[in-house]
Amino acid sequence: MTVLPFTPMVPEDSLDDSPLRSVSTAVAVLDCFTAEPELGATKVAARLGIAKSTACRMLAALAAGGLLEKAGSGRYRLGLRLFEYGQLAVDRLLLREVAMPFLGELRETVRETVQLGVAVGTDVLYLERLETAGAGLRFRTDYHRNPAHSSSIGRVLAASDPSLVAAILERGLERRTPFTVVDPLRWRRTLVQTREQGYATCRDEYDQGWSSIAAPILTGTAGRRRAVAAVSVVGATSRMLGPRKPAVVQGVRRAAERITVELVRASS
Amino acid sequence: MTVLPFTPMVPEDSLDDSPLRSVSTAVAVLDCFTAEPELGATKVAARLGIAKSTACRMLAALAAGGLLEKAGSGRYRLGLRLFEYGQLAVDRLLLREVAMPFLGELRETVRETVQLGVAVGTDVLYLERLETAGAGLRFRTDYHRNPAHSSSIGRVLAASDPSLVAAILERGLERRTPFTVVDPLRWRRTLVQTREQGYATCRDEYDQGWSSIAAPILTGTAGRRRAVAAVSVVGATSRMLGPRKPAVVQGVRRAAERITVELVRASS
DNA sequence: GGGAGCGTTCCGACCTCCGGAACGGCAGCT
DNA sequence: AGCTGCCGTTCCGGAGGTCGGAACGCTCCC
Repeated sequence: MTVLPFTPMVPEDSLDDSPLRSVSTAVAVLDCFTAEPELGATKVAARLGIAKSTACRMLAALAAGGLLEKAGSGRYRLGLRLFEYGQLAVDRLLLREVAMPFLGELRETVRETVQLGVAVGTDVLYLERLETAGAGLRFRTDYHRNPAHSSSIGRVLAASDPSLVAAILERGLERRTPFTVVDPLRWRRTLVQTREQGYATCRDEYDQGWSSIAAPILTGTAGRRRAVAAVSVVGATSRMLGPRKPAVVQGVRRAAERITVELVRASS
Repeated sequence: MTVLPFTPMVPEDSLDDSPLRSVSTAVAVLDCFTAEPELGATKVAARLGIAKSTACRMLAALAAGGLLEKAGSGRYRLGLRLFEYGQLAVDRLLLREVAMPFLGELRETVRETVQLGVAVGTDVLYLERLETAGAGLRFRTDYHRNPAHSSSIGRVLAASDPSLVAAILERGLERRTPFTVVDPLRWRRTLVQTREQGYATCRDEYDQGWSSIAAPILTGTAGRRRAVAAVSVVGATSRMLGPRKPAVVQGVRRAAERITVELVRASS
């Protein structure tokens, strides 16, 4: 987030609380590469407050394992093996497996880009995105993680998770467009509305001209149901919230409900 | 690959050659999860030949960093943070960035699933896959890594890389269908043909009924050009190698050539 | 009910790893 | 060109982390 050049502060979940200090530092080193695509030993050392020599060894060891790759002149970059591991991680997710057919069907129905997202910290992580062939293409949707407050999926997830609400408010509602809801009170009201109507909308709040509609995938059979994930449809605001809105809402809700049902059935 | 239950052998690139022993073991622990989706401390210890207590600490440390996640009852599983890192890794690849528009265009043209792949060891790793809305969907194409010898992309990559050919042959041409080319001599001949015609085909060799056509993305301006990646179109054999074959071949080659050109332009 | 298997914790001895300083290479500047 | 600053890498000794064995709970299955 805050990409202050040489913050010697450690990313809060760092290098002395757990056993296996060197492994913890190695993970912290990896984490440095979320902020910047390429880093050398000196910058990593400065950012983590460790010796330059230590950073150098860490980088070399991680590169030996394929988690990092050496990009000419001693700089390093995230390695492709991480992509492999990451794909394996989501492929093995029951959620993704059962959701996929319904996502495909939903895309056919609404002919817009369809997403599946979960909460990670105060962000939404998109596990899957099926693009429409026609408009938009992938050029615009090159993100895999969004602030939860300006996302319809984030709103759906927060609507059933008070601790997520607290975390989001503590982090602050960052403005991205003139339409982003940044007032905590107004934002809370969107959650109430989400709970009442069973779906969430997000109009021009992340990218002007683009809006989305999301519905929750629930878990927990009893009275205490919680959203573990959400399905959303995203597209140009005119197409999403104009005359076609009822159809999109119905499609998204139907898909989310069917995924919910299938998920309980499959995990029994 | 070989999923022999308790092979105490180490995955060849392991835990004593490099400095930072504990980091190396941590990476080796991660690697255990490519073969099996869930593992406990005992199995990891047996597989790597380390003490159970060590394995336990490694697992805990990796889980603290989010690289692993605890799946009830002490078993662990690859964590979602790996997915994030992996997405970042490919997002930052210049190759993927410049290829994407052309892949989308190609999918529109041929209306089949389009792939972008690179070589990783003796396998092909698929960096991107754009599915067609209609047929096939994603149900079948849930792999992200294939043996190179039974893949059109692998054939294209091997055609310009003698060391890759050697590695593939040393590993052996595993049979997957009755049509898989497993005879080294015949396989080499497919490479010759690939070089001559500028594209590769793969008929029913990986999955019966499915075939693909691939063309190389080249690098190196001078006489020594090498394929760094390849574009392929995959679909039902009847659609790929029937009357539409010339159109598909032309589309794939055109896309690959344009990506090649754009890649040199962008990396200048 | 008992036993086997598992994950986890504890402890001491060993050894690896950390940090500082020095080295070599590279680029940019004068 | 020569110089200088910067960076990645290597070397070394001391100190602290880390490893392996054994013991502890726990669950599941006989």
